[in-house]
Amino acid sequence: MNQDYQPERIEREAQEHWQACGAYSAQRDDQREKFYCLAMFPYPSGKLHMGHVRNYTIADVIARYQRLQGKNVLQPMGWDAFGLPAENAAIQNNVPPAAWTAGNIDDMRQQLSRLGFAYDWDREVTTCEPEYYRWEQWFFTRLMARDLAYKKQADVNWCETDQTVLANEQVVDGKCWRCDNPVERRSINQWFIRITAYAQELLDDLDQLSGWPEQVLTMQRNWIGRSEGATIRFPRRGGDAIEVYTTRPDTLMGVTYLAVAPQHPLALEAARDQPALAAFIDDVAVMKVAEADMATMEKRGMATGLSVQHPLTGEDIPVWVGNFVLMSYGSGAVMSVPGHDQRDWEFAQKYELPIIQVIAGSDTHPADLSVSAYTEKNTLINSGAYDGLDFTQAFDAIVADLSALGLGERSVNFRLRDWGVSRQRYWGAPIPVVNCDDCGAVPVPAHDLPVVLPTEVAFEGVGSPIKRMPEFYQVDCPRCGATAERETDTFDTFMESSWYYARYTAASNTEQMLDDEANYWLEVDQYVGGIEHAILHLLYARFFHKLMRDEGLVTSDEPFKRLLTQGMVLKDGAKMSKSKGNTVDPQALIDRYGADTVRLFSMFAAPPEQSLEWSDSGVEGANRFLKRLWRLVTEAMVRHFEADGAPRDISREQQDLRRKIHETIAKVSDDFGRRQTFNTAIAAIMELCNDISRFVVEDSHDQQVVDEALRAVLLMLSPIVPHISAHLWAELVGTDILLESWPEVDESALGRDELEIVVQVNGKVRAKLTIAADASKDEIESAALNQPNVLRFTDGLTVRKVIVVPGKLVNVVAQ
RNA sequence: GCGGAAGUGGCGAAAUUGGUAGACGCGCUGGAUUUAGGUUCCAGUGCCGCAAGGCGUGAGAGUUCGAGUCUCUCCUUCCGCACCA
Repeated sequence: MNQDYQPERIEREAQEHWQACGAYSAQRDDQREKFYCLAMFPYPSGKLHMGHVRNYTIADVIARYQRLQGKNVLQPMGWDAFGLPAENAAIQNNVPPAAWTAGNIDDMRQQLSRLGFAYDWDREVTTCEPEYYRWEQWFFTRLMARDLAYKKQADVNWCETDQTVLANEQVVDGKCWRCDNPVERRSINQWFIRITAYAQELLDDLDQLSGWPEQVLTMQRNWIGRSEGATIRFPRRGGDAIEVYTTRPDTLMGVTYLAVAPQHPLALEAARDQPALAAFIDDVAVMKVAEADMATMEKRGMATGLSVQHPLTGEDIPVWVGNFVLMSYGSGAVMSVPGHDQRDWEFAQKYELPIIQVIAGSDTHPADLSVSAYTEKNTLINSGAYDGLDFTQAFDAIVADLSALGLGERSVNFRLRDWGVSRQRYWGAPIPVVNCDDCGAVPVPAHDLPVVLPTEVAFEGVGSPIKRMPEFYQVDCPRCGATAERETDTFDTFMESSWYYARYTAASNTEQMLDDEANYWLEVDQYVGGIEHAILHLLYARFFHKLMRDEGLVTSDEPFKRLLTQGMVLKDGAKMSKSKGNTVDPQALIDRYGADTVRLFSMFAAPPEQSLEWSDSGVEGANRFLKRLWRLVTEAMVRHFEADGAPRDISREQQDLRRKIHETIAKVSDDFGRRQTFNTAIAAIMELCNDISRFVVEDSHDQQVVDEALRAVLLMLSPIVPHISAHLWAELVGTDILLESWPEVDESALGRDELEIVVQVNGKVRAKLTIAADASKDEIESAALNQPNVLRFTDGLTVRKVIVVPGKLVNVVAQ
């Protein structure tokens, strides 16, 4: 114990010890409270980046803290191993996606081990292995049986040159990233899961999630987007009525046109004898399917020459085709009220369509339709019998009249759309369906699962190789035995990440998807991951959990009790990424400073939910602190004072240090457990260390207090820097720190005789005053008023009021 | 475009319930140790000012004895938008 801090050696020793005693292997234990701590599993892209290090350090700190609280902790790790990057890498490096992925997993597993994360590796799951995705395939067949999975036409990005479907990411400025040709929409038949059947429950159950950040709950609520409005049918002479949904039926008398999607049957019908319209429809099909592009593109339209009738007045309403109306959302048609909807107003201005005001302006919000639409809710005008009604009255009256005519009714609408899970890609889990001419889409029977994805493939990049492999897709129909074709589409990779958290509880079960263990460990007590997953991944996982519940696989309603959404890692103000060339390789830092330094810096530089600005000198600072800690403990151990055994009054200095120790324990406990602000916890521990350094040790009593301080410091730091803490603890105390508990606050050490009170005059600090802790309000007030500087600043003024905040401050209001 | 965040010293940040703005760390300045560099230790460090004091939390208004914190308007940056994961 006379050496310098050598992180590489002590980290290796600590990790070998943990591995030898199976320290992090989790077993069911009904005597202790369980704690399931989970970080979002990584996509095995190659090497660990700083975002991973941050994510997994946060989760590991929480897991280790809970362990010190005496909980039975499960912290597993796995690999979200299917996805697009493996296909791209396969083309670039001429290596099959399976081999590329497996190599990356081995590298990244090694890197995670080097960081000392307390994982139960026995439960590792890898989603591209048939042992994993077979259960996903089986579960999908269960959803088919329950009519929760179905097929319908849906748009994809299509590159005509490459004859392939493109992901949104592969469309750059509306063009194919490989061949630069304009991308068009194409409608193909795809599998969907009915998430909309659970929309209301997904919305309602957000109220149970008190451990989630409010901003994530809000984003999910808005995404689900429940609205109450009306479905209204506009009859058409010699044809089917056109149905629309609106949240503003009160503006029905202001409708001046209808807009339908380019693929709407009415649009296609009109285009048959109108070449200009047909050309327009073709023209607007050249665009990406992403919503952001839809919302920001130029709104274009063309009249169809057809019209429908207003459901209440019978007046003719012209029908337009609009590139902003989507066939796949709702009914593919919208009613347009340019007087009271801004987008309709802009469209009407552009194409010189009539704008009618049917809602009155108010004093606070005057209406001027020559400038913009008036979108407030208010009293109706120009609406015949409905004039003078307010929003609610008009809504009710108009819906009642429509209903009497059979032309409409009150209805609830969700923005949420069903989940399209078909991908026309190779590197994913095969959809377990056989298409038979006679029987239709037939699920692959359980005893024939898994449908294994061939891994020995010639991968050319354009089109999926299994679509060219008859040995894969030529099969007999499982129902009638006739020659049939297997689905060659694969699942969206969100499928795998929607239930992996549950599979960790039964990772080695080859007979069932989940077993009893799921209900012991679930729900996940703490989930940690990037804010970028706030909507999609977390919503799909919540949905999948409810599907599993309704299949009888789990008993809980929600998968994740508490959620921590961590911020990004930035360098020079921008997200670290290969494309920006501003990445920092964590491995190089670990090699230079050790895992503990890297862990400490990631936790100290910013609170977990904020973005973290990278700083090389900040890493050195973290390393410097650990070196100082090392010296603090080793120096304390070489001092020897004979215990004289004589009872003695505690000195003022000892009392101050003990108060600091226990104030720090109280603060750090709150920061770890409730606030999850590890940066301020570390700052508080650093302050305590600074006090320990300054404390002069002269006898065994002093030594005892320092010993108490150092033990508290090592225990509190051990979740963050587990290796150095374990090493120094073993040297100082002689036991294994893993067997210890979180330190307790000694309330009796917290007392103070005197307090410092700030004295303000008119809100500005003019004096500070030290006064007995038990001084009365009157005593504090008179002491404050008699401070020389207070007298000076109130000279010539009248004291109007004195505000005394006990223990904190006095504000003298003088004029 | 829509939805959600964030903006505080030279830098990362702290201020938890409306009550001392800048804890802790980085950097910098001066000093000690060292052959030197590095390391380590001590002191200082928001801005202006000799000082007293004044000013200061993206901009502007408001509420309050008191606002980084609450309200309104605006600006900037970041995240998500359903086929990146």
